[in-house]
Amino acid sequence: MNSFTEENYLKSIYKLVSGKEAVTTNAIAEKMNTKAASVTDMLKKLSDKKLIKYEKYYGVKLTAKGEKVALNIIRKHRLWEMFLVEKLEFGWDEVHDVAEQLEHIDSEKLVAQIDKFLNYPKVDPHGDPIPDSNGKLHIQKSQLLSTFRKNDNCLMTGVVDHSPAFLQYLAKASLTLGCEIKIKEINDFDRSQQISVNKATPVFISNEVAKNILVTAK
Amino acid sequence: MNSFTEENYLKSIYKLVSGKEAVTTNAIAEKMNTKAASVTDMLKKLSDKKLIKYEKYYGVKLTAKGEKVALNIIRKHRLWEMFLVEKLEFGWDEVHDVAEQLEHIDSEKLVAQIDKFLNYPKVDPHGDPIPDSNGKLHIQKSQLLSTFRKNDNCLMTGVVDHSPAFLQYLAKASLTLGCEIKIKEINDFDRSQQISVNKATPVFISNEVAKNILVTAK
DNA sequence: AAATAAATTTAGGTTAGTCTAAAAAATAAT
DNA sequence: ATTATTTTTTAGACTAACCTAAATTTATTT
Repeated sequence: MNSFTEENYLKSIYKLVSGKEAVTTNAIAEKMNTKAASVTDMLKKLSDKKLIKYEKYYGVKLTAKGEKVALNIIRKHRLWEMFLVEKLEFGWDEVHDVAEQLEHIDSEKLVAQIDKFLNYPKVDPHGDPIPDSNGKLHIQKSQLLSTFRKNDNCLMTGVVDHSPAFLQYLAKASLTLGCEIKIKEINDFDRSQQISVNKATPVFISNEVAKNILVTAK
Repeated sequence: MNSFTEENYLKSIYKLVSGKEAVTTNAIAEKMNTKAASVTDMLKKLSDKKLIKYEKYYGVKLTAKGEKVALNIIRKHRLWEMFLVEKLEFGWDEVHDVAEQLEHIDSEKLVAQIDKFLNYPKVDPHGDPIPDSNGKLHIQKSQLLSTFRKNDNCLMTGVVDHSPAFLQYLAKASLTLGCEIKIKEINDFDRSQQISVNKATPVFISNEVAKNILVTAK
């Protein structure tokens, strides 16, 4: 078994590596709010356990074994988030910290039953895909709202920024998962948009916001 | 905040102290599968935090503060057990180990919502009372089935032994919480009983079993 | 290509929780 | 009331995860 700490390192490495060839010690240290020296210690340990491939002074990536562990933690995290929102009346801005704790609960049956109880959801409350029990991840291809043009119609599929502040802002503007967005106007100067959400009267959003909303064409 | 370990010590002390004036170091060590020396160390720490009253070479009891923490852990443990049985199709013999983990999740809202989701249950799947959010415990008075007599009618309210083996045995005999038990016969020699469960054809149970079933007269 | 800067690792320490073995206190037995 | 036994505590060490400061390696300038 791996400790909570080990699990958290693997999860961070998984998230940081995405796309890239390897992750640096400093990047991990920053993500985990810890010091580079501590990271080096842990990397040695994870390497001994064959969970990562670690080359001194170069960087780190997950082994197949390590990736499996990471994806299982992410699976649990996202299932728990879904449970909190769907069954316990949590807002999508309130679930992260609790899910950070729940993701480490060790019980195959518990995860399987939560999954069943939620009717096998494919995405979490933020639109992030939930890995299946084999660690397979079905990524829905979506784009930033900021890349769309005037008069385009689209459906909201996710968010980039997951901060409570941003999520609360979106919720207040009815910008929730699955909502229909029509771009009414784009301001050439600052790329701010005037959009209609679910056919309601248009509202303004900054380009900063548009760059943090994921959508798919409709 | 208290660590998982501290919480577990407080819970153990709470359970061991029940009735008695104080708990011994050895009793705690045995309950927690650890060594007396480790217990002494922890007792000092808990005492510094004013969670227990500790007198060297004599014993330990909880302060009001410590008891509150212990009861909150027990509350969470029992609510989670109830959740697992009521919502996730767990058997009453399968919930303990998972609840041991879940009881340490730190989120007031989570506990409140689980409580609400379960419709504010008063007892857990084994008939043990669930402390309310103020740490009040409403104990239902019940007696051992072994103390009842021939032709007595009663309702099952709980169990003494919580081991999976015993719980599985009971479930197989339809001896579940709330079932109706009528004592048809008692063997003078070994105090074994012939009982009818929910008016079905009578079955035999040993005195050992009868001493581990809690009931209330009907 | 040498010098400087940045990133990374090593060395040595800290804390929480555990342990074994020895010392001290309390209890039981003669 | 001594002696023996048991219980408990102290002393000293260990591991996991962290830290700071120093050393080393890699990257960047000049």
